[in-house]
Amino acid sequence: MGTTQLESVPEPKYWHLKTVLTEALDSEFSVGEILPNERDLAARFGVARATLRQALEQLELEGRLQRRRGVGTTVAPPRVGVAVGAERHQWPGAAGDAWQPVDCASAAPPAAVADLLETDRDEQVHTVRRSRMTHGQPVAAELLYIPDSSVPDLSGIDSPSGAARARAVLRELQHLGLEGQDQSVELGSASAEDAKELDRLPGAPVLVVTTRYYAGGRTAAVSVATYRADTCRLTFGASGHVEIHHDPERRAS
Amino acid sequence: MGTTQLESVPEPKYWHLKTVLTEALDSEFSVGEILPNERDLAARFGVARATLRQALEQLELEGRLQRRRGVGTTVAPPRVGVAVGAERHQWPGAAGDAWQPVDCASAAPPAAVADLLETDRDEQVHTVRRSRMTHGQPVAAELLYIPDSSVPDLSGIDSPSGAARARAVLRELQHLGLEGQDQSVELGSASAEDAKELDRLPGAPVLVVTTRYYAGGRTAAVSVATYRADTCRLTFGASGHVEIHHDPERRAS
DNA sequence: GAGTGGTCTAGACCACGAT
DNA sequence: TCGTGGTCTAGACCACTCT
Repeated sequence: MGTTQLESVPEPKYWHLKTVLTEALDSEFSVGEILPNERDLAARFGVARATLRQALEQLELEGRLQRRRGVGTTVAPPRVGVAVGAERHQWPGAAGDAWQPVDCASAAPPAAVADLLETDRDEQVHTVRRSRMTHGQPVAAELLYIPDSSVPDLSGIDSPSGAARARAVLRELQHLGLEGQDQSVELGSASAEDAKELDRLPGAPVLVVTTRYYAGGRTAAVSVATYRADTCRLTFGASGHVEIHHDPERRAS
Repeated sequence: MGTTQLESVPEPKYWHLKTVLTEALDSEFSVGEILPNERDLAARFGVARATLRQALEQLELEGRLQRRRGVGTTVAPPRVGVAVGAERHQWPGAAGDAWQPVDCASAAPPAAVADLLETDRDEQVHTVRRSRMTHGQPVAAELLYIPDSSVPDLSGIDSPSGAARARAVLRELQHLGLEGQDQSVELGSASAEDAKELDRLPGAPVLVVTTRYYAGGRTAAVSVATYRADTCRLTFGASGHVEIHHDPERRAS
């Protein structure tokens, strides 16, 4: 059998489509431009709409496209870098952090969070909702879990629930001595509530950043922040170095 | 109109399916168990196979399931935490790091990397491939880009290409004084090469960790590491705190 | 060869945003 | 009301792994 078997591994159509579209995006389209609709594109490439959508989905996952129901598909701007790793460690709610308190309630946290806090599964903790904006767009939604033991003096405060109470809880937190923190990042999909806050559909891919705050030899608070995976690049602090990324003198892209 | 409009927002079928399956996984299945095949599952729930697959895809994205062609769908173990943030900064290839050199070549890096390195777009740099294993499974594939100027004494070494040369390049790197590093994490999809190394299909979701290494007042090396998003949770160093995660005395889950 | 997940088709209807 | 992307269907065939 002298047959050389090139192409014995035929590339899936949607994969090839993705390559072609990527090149087209690089050369023929500019940020914000809207693409032809899915039915036209599918016809142009001679594939079923579902196949085209498989390619578009991946491109959206990679942050190259943005699709909105009722509107169309547009070329996405480059991902924005959002600082996540704290160079100098500080409590959430400290002066100048990027978050805005939205609401506050008392509730039993998810089991995974209760384990981290070393509280009982059904023990209620302060649950603060915050949101983070960049360039006018929401980029992240956070749930902060704070056991009563971390803010003992709060009982004297009778703020109504809502943003005011959220601020009161955060203010109390600052009185604790922060000893350290650690973080983890994993892929998840947006819950219905997070999706609404992030202006995405439920199930949209998100980067879940879990932060443990240590004080008094234990875990004093836990934050679970979900970042839009399509638009965000999480940056972890330049260790002893200045950030030279957005210097207007260089970078002409 | 006094009609209360509950259920005016009908949940998509695949979303409901996902919820049902999640609960079933939590209560009725154990890690490693194989699920019924997709055709049977779809029939059991009274939906088309494509709809069921949409639910399974999300569950796989969330690390709850693992699907392998020709084999079946199994219940995935909890994600493994892999340390990414360096508590003490050190060059790649330093004693005791988690990576294994695979290969080395000279090539022009992607434009984005060339920008970080501040080299010309077509300048060739040493390109070292490494892979990272955990518990016998591949979790990450890395490409390390090192300009000639960062390893000036390498010319005296005539290692053949391959793992031996990769080790030689890394050895030379250690002579430079490391001044700092910064990292970023974003969502991507596996290239054909990465996919093979990670034992996944091309396009599989990955967490892309880009690390810049600073020495001599400039970027001396850039690493682009792709981690399997389905199986990995990236952890960023406990700042001044011991890791108490896998203490066998506690945690009976 | 049997059975699995992966790809693909050609339709249909729905929810949403703009007009 | 119209056009968009989102959901869903009922098939078909392919690539892969196991036996």
